[in-house]
Amino acid sequence: MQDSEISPAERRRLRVRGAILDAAEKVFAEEGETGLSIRRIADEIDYSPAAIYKYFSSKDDLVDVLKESFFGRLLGTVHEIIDRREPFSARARRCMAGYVRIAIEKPHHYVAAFTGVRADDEAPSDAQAFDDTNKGRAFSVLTDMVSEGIEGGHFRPELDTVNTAKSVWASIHGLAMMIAHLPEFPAMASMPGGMSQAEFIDFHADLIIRSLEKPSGVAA
Amino acid sequence: MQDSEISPAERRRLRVRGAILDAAEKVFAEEGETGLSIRRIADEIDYSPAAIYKYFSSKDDLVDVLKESFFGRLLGTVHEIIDRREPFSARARRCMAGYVRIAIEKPHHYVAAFTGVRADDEAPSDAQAFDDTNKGRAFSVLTDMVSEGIEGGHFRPELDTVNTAKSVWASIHGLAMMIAHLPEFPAMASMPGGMSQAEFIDFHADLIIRSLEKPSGVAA
DNA sequence: GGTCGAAGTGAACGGTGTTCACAAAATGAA
DNA sequence: TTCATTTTGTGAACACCGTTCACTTCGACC
Repeated sequence: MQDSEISPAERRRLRVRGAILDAAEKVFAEEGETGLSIRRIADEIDYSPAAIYKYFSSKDDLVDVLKESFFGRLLGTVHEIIDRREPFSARARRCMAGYVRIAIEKPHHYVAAFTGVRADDEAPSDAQAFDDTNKGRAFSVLTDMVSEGIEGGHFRPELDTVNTAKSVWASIHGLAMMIAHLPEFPAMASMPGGMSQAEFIDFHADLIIRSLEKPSGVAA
Repeated sequence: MQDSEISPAERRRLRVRGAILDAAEKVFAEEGETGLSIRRIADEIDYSPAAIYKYFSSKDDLVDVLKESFFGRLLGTVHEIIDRREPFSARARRCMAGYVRIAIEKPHHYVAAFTGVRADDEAPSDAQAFDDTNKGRAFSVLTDMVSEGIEGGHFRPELDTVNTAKSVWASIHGLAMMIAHLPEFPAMASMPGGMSQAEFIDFHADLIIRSLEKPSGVAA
């Protein structure tokens, strides 16, 4: 890993590429994928629109990089949480709640990261390729957590790890999506208990965990 | 409600409007919102693009009608299920699983119905306006189900109805979204148990219900 | 100094949603 | 019926979009 390998030209190229991504990131965070245009990025960094294509093969390509790096940051934060020295259940709850919190901090990113409707023609997608994705890595964090819960005696032993992890992910993902792009969702419970958004996220995480726990609170 | 109120002119207008919607529906189901264009619709029904604007104020307006009617059909099916004479738990499971099944039958519709990222400027949205939506009605079906479960002694009595319903909806919604637009999701569990998609949906619904049930299976 | 590839550009192509002045047709009143 | 008014439909245009391509400019290397 000696950086003397990097020539000035390459450094310059990386800098311009970075500038493009920074500009794109800024617009994307504020206005989402529809508000982001090649011409807008070009304006922002004083280049011509065509120049962008020397660095990215298409707008989709560029946006993919944005999504992937966002999910990388999300993954990093979840990792931080889950690596703490804490009782299992506290970590599990914090991990789920943290995922939602970060997801809704940049709703455009999160929604976009999931919003390409499955094209029917494309194959069920290579499992190996998925594992190399930040999304795939996020999922494996989840499976690890579930299997730890099962082996640690917190969760019901008859649960299948992978399917359970999928279900948990779906539930968490659902909450993130709801908050991120259903305007009415946060306000829907204003009348009775007056639960804050943060409290509700914890409530949701608790319900998920409870669905996995043994009927009685006996841990090994 | 006498239809003699409707003049021939109005009938004609409704027919053209219907033709526009039908054409739009067809394209939308196959190619989603990106594949749908005003010019494409106009071609399909042999009108000029500008003519569409005599019937809909914008493309968004038109698409909103499409989404709303899709959600109406989804709501209808859920109603059918939940109105059956069956034990509560069976209805609850079938209701959730049915929701997911219909949602993923038309992935483009379902995703689009939820995919406008919340604009920060718009108010937390009028609760009354939401209740008049098919989405709002779907949610009230859910709250009814939850409160029936609580009052019937199937669910834990300390649960708050509205917040619980929100959590349940989020979990179901999450699964529908995952299947609808994460290509890798269905294949992710191929290795071990070999669970089919239908089985997995039931599995997910069961987990949700379990999170609400009393620790021991005692029903009043 | 000359060469060669990379970086950057302006103009264009085909596409989009939308508007607007205008023509045609249907409607209602005299 | 005739005339005026409203509704329905149109073609051309505007401003935007992603993308391509011939072209110039520039930096590095022999």
